Amino acid sequence: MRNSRDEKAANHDRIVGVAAQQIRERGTDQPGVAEIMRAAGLTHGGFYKHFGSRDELIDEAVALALTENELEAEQLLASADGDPLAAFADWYVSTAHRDDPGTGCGVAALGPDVSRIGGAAQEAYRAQVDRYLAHLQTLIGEDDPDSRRDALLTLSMMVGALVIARGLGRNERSDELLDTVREAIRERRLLAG
Amino acid sequence: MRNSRDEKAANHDRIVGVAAQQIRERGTDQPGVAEIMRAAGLTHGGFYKHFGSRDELIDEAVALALTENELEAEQLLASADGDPLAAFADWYVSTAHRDDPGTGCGVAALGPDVSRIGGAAQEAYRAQVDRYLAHLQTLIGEDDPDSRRDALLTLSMMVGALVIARGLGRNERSDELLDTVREAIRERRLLAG
DNA sequence: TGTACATCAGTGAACGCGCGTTCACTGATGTAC
DNA sequence: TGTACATCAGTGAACGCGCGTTCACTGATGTAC
Repeated sequence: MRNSRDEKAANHDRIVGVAAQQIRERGTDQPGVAEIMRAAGLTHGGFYKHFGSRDELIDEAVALALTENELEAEQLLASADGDPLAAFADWYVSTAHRDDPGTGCGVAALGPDVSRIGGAAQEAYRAQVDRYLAHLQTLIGEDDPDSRRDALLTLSMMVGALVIARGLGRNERSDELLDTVREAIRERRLLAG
Repeated sequence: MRNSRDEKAANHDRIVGVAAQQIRERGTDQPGVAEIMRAAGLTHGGFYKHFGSRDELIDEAVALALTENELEAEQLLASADGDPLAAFADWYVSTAHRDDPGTGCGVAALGPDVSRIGGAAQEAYRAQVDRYLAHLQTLIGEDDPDSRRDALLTLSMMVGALVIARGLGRNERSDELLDTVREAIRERRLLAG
């Protein structure tokens, strides 16, 4: 029952993909090896043909969870017609994003987990924060001397809004918070000048 | 070896206190019953004289983790000499707070965990967010018609900064983020008018 | 106030389940000639 | 290109450890008279 190298690589990616979703939804501690393998359409025995340990998978899954949305985000920002900062805020600070952490931003979903895990996971986290900051700085305008500061403020506010909104759950208060923050970013309320 | 009612109550509080610290440091999944009891100076067998299950302890611990700093926060805000909003930002958006989640704000530390647990824990989370917002609104000035909006923005930014800074770990980037956000709040950069 | 008895907080051994991990095995894939 | 053999991805049973939970027991505390 050996699979080809291509099939193995595809299975590997599917396992990591499933894990990246699960850890954002349920934290890095909860999803079990057998459960992840089952969700990837495999049995648990083959797991160690792909990873040296569960921790190794988690490292890969964290890295994927953090970078997975980059393509999407870049397309969003590149479509220069209209207001890309507003489009970015609309995507990030939304009830849809709040209600689907599994496919959403890893910076918001995995902050506490990453701070405990450290190592490669934390390196991936730093890289993604830098990427977000670079995007935001571009959107704000790199000629603006305060663009880095404003990018830091904007990212903090977006991430905080998502974290709090998820803690609050689905209700009016939570929606109000997201609406308020999204509008503030769209209106460029916290930008200098 | 029976203990008096007072001793039992004191032990109960100590168990919940230890758990409240541990869950903020290591998440709600990690700390085990035996470990918590040991840290509270007891053996694991007596646990079920205090709680019906581990989940029941976690509910109590989440509630305590969220409210534990209220007294401190109120004192901070009541000392009206100087600038209480700046004092609040200095406490919240600091490397000390980043580096000691165990005694810090539960809204930042437990957002993802609470969103999964739901129930009483989520109710406690909502209550604490409301308390923070009330404090911030007072500090910003309740006469200001936009005080609620500005309180929502400020809270989001503070929580986001703490979450991201913890994800980044202890380093210059992380310090820079905290410094920038703290200054912005002190300068009332994101307040209307 | 003192005494006899019931209560029950805490102990530490034990249980059983689920988890990460290992292993012998299968059979398709890759390779050497 | 075809054949013979080695490789190894995936399977499913099994292992063993740690965890939440239970339980018989102890002896100080609380209560009834």
